[in-house]
Amino acid sequence: VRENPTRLVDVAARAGVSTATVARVIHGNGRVRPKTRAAVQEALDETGYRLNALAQGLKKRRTRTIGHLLQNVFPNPFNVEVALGLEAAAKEAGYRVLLYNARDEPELERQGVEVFIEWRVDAIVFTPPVDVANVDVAIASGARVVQVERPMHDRTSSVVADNVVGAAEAVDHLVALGHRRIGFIGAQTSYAPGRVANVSVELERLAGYREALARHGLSAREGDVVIGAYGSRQDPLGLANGYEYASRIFSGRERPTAVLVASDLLAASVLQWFYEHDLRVPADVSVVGFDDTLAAHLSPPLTSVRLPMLEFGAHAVELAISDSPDGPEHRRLGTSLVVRHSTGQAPTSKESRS
Amino acid sequence: VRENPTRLVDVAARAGVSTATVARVIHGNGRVRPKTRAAVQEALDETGYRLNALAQGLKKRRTRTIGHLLQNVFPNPFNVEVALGLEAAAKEAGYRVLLYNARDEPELERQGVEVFIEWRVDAIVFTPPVDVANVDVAIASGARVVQVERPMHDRTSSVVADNVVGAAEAVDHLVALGHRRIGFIGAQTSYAPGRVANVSVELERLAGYREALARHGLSAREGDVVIGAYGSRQDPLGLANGYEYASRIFSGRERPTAVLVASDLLAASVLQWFYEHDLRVPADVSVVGFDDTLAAHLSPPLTSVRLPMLEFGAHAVELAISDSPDGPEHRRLGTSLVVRHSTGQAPTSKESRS
DNA sequence: CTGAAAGCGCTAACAT
DNA sequence: ATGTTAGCGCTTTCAG
Repeated sequence: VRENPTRLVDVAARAGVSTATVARVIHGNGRVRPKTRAAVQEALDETGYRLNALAQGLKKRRTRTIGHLLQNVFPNPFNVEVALGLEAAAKEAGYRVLLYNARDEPELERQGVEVFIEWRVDAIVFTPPVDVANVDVAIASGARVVQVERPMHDRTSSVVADNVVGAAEAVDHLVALGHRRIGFIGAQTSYAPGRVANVSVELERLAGYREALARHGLSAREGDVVIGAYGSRQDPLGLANGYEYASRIFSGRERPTAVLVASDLLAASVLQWFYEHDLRVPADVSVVGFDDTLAAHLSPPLTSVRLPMLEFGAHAVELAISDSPDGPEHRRLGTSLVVRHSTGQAPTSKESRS
Repeated sequence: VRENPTRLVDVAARAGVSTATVARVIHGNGRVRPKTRAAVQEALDETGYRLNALAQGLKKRRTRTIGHLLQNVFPNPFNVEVALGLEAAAKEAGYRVLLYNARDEPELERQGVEVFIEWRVDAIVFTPPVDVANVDVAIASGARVVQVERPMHDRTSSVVADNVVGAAEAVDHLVALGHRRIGFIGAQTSYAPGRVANVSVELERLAGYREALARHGLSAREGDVVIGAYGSRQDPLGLANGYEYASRIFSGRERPTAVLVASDLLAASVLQWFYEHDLRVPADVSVVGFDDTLAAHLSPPLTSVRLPMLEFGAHAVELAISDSPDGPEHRRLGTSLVVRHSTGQAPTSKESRS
């Protein structure tokens, strides 16, 4: 049983003024005589008064809180970073963040939205949405809604990355290093059939890859592209699969000299296959990842297409709290290629093979 | 401007009953005639009524909310997983989680505590605390307080890992594989001098390492142990340093055949040094990490001392919401060695060197 | 410049 | 079995 915290009336009594005056001092609005102000301030300090945000929210009908619904939070560091960026930006703007991890389950996502509504959050951010119906519920509640990374419809503001350009730049980089035969490894999520967005992030990356190859007068060979299916409950992101996908593309004598992998997570397991089969990176094969999450920690440090994850969060907050008079706003953020040690000149022959 | 959501009185009016009856239906307490219940339920459905948690919390003086203050959330996945475990367990128990990332800054941590108090959270969890003064503020607020991973005093409940035993088991594993000369690489955080806990997690791991060596009749050579300092703002966890530490220990001809590294993050950069200098793992040198965060993604997949991170969160929730009549409770969780491919038989001679 | 007071939406004790 | 009602602590309009 906790003792009752000090209330406004307690402070008022102590300072010999009314609650209205104390409120004016706390919020720095309205005119208060310096003398009175000082007295109130003293009472405030002595009592260690803390505003009751519940009462305030009830009265003002605004909570300065953002509900952040996120998916797949582990093991993919991507969404985690978005969450951090969002939290930082929200803090900056004087907002709090209520987090709810929906783990890609539409049902959990619905519960999350309901909790947020009950707490009367000012805005709800989906990173990303799983079931479009839940987005509609959020909208209907009157909260501002933002969809991040993979919007399911355009009735709310959204912020996405330019995956096509990002992938294309990675290919440009490899081509500039002399690579002519470049593979692609990606995987698609498919959790809730029929409810998932029809355009996946990975397919956009594949499109950028093809586009860039074409631009350079190259094209992907049939067998050099693997789009696997992300996986089981155990291994929801199918990260172990990169190992197998690599073996499909790189087992033969004739093989690409480079590969673009649609996420660092997948790239990590691709590197494991190379390590085990004694293919040196980048001497024998160059590798580019995507997301720049694990990249810096891998051996060798991975060249990766960086997504501005913290900025995702910052933009989401902006969109969530600005009272834009005009409709929803859609923002597309650029990526940047971070060159590390996993990419190098294409081998001129096979002499580098041990 | 959002329209007013339906209130209890609206539902009551629609169903032709009082608010008390509606409340009874919602909460399933008190007796209500089936017929009345049905009418109320219908009104509830038609209006899409949502409880106002602010009003409820104001009245009940409980919010069923846990404030979770965490540090260092990136790039160390450890705390993130604790946060996930905590969130999951809280959800299970019908609690929400308010997150605040204090980034190891005492000042931010203080702000976080204040926000939590304003929101009248029922409990505050520190993962881990940075400034003991903030823990005291939290306690003074009347909230239940739990310290995770590195408690700064024992006036609150806490949950920690058995780092000593964990490190010792790792050494046992290496010794069983024939290793006799085993190095240790660790690093200490030191952000807020004078305020930080005096016993760091890494030092406990070092102690376990020494203890186990001694038990096997071995001892650490002077030059085989490196305790670096975690770093700069840029690189707060000093992860890049593992690369340099490895070079210190492994550059000479005479070197250990195995190394225990006090975190996966650090181990990742140790592996980078080995990769670059063509030392094969585990043929030339065995490596054991700690935390089991990045371990599965590295090349080769790293043997690592797993901390039960999700359970940390679950225990924190238990301690946070149980109304224990007796004082604070301190829980120490066991670790488990996850053997992957970075550890193997000690090389019998140097023939494996390329 | 300051105070009085209505009410935000819900709960729970008490009355019927 | 159901209704009435007094607050929970704050904000804010309106009076003075």
